[in-house]
Amino acid sequence: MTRVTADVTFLRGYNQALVMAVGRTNRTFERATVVEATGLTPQAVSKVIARLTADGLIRPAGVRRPGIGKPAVVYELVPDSRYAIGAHVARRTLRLVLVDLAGAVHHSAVSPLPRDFTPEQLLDALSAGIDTMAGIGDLRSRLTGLGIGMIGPLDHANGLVRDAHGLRHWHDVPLREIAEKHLGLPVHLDKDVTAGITAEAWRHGATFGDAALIMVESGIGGGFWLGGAAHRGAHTNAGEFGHTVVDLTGPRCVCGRHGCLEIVHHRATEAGDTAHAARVLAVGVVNLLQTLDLAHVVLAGADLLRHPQTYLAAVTEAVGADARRADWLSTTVALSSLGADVIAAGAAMQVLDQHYGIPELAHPLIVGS
Amino acid sequence: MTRVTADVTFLRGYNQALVMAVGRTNRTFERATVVEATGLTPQAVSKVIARLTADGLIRPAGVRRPGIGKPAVVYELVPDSRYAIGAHVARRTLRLVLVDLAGAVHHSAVSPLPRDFTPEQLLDALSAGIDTMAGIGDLRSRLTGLGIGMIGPLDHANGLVRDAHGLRHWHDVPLREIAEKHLGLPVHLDKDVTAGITAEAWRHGATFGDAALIMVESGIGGGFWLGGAAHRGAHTNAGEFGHTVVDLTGPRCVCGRHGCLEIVHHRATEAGDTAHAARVLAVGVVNLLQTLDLAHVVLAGADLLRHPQTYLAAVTEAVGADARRADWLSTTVALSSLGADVIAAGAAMQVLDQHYGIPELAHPLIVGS
DNA sequence: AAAAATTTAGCAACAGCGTTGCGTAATAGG
DNA sequence: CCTATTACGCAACGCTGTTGCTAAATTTTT
Repeated sequence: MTRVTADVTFLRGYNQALVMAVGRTNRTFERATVVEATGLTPQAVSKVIARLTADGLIRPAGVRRPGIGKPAVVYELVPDSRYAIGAHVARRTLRLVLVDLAGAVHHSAVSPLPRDFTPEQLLDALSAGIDTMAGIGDLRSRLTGLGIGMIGPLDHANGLVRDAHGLRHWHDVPLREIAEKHLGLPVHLDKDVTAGITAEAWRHGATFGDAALIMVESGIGGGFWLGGAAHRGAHTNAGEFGHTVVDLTGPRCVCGRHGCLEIVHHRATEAGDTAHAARVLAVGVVNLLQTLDLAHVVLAGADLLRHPQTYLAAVTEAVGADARRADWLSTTVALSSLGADVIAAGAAMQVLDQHYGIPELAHPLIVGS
Repeated sequence: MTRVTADVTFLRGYNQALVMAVGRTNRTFERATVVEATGLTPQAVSKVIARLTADGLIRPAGVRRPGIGKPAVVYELVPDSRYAIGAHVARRTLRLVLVDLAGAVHHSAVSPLPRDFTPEQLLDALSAGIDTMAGIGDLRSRLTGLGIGMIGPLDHANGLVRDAHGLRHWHDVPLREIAEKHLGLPVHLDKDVTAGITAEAWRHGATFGDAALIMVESGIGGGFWLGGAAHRGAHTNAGEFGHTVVDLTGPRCVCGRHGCLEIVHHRATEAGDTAHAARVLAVGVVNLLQTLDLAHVVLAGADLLRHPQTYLAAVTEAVGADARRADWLSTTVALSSLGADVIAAGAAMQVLDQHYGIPELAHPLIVGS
């Protein structure tokens, strides 16, 4: 994952990850493709390709005849060489997906969770679900780990659920630790929306710019992808986008403030005016664009996906009206291509990303004098 | 600055920058300090220190007797070994500051700019101001470059002023290029608020977490420091925080939307109700915290600094009221320690950061298939 | 059919990084 | 004066990507 010291083994991992990124983004590739994309010398790429091939992560897939000269060897990622399981833990349901190294979702399953479920009950449900999925093609040995996307607040760095909203038995539960022990798998814990935006970013490859995932589903949340990485904030609490005030004189929200986006949106929905609700959400989205200048907005969440076109139209219109001021201010608006799987799939991809993604150098905490 | 290929020379620059970060954050340091902070071996640190000493960036500063054993050599940064000049270009004024390698502001000077000044007029003013400052101690040879913090919109990557707000002669001006030619110095161009938050981050060192600089000065803007780097957004247009809607039924703003933070705040100020204006700003700040989960909020800008305590109190109170929900949600609120110099000083520090800061590995743009 | 041109692939030697092993210098305490 | 302790750095090493060059595979030309 993150490391501080920069030694030659970092170079190895970094450049290896670059090649994997090429493989994930392109169906096939060859040595020259990687050379152009990375700026490495052909010889260096050869060495990396040899290592990856030996590990079974990529494989030759024919040759390309360039017209004249020796044909180039074409490579491809081996999607089924590694898998990860992603879990989306919601208040009443557990969704599990199986994702391969290429980011494709192979299986998806939803099971109910007991009302006010305990950590133990969740672990049992996870355990059963994983056994079923991992048994499908005997891919236990190729399983990289389990990613959990969950409602917060939680502490991503320490794998701790601080206080899951609306669940009584979840105060300071060291979920990552106990899940790793219980399941015998590496576990990665993150906020649902953060996992979701990771899914979008991973599928789009390294060209994916700053982006937000807007989730409307028992509350309104936002997941952010900024500067090539997920943005979690200082306490893993970024994304409480639904609790930003858009109407100073609006109704009081559960959070105590007045006129939060969430309560205003909720009132419109209750009144049956989906179009108005969508326009309210769109105002919030444009607020985000003004603040963060995003390249992509992705819409998701069960409540939103009940009226996908209404929301898509309202947000697209609002974004367009605002960007009209300048032609260079382009922002794409789209519905999540993964639908309801987006959180679980993203959680799985976070696990794969830890192993095969581009490593970050964590700046050390410089000691004060 | 940013580079793609990760070869051994990257390691050299990276670890060297880590040592510089230690030197900038601590008044003095020794080999063991760096070892602890970076995880490098003592031998590796010795090599880096030898290089930096040869370059004159650090120097020995006595010894520390550990009681028993050979005394440790104490080092310190040589602040006057390198300088950078920072410029804050506003609508009517040009502020120039001289900043040394340690981040200290040595000289600060404000000069008026002609109404609706042209690029040529700005260049002349810059040229004159730089000559004066660089002549002070004959530090031309130690001058790293010029940083310009300016109102947007602009294109940071290409050093282009797209359309400076309220200035007629500034459409698609390649300011970085023409300034480099005219001044014979490396030039770095960035949005004012982004430069400002860089100043705060640089002075606080690597432990500075996610943060925002709130500027109230002929408009309301926000500069963001996220994940250890300045956040500029997809089109260098992040920070238009004043144009986020906080009152759906509010007055129409110049931007075309209704109830923007800026217009609501402006109305309160016009009415002479500074306390109310401060509370409106505070609502916007809490909106940012909900969205981004920041560790620090820094307040600045001429209009705000006319009533510093009023704003500081209002924002602190609002942030505290919101964070009351959870003890782990801590956010510091402070006035900028650099006062009116914050933008210019930050622009200068961006130049120093390009040379002596921790380098980022720019992920290559993976070619589509 | 043979030779030339072209493109790809990889072996071998190399430079530069941090690491490891170990010897040396400088101090305090016995 | 000797020893324990701490700091420092030379030398050899392993690993990275790079450079120089040879070999292989194919099309085009003779």
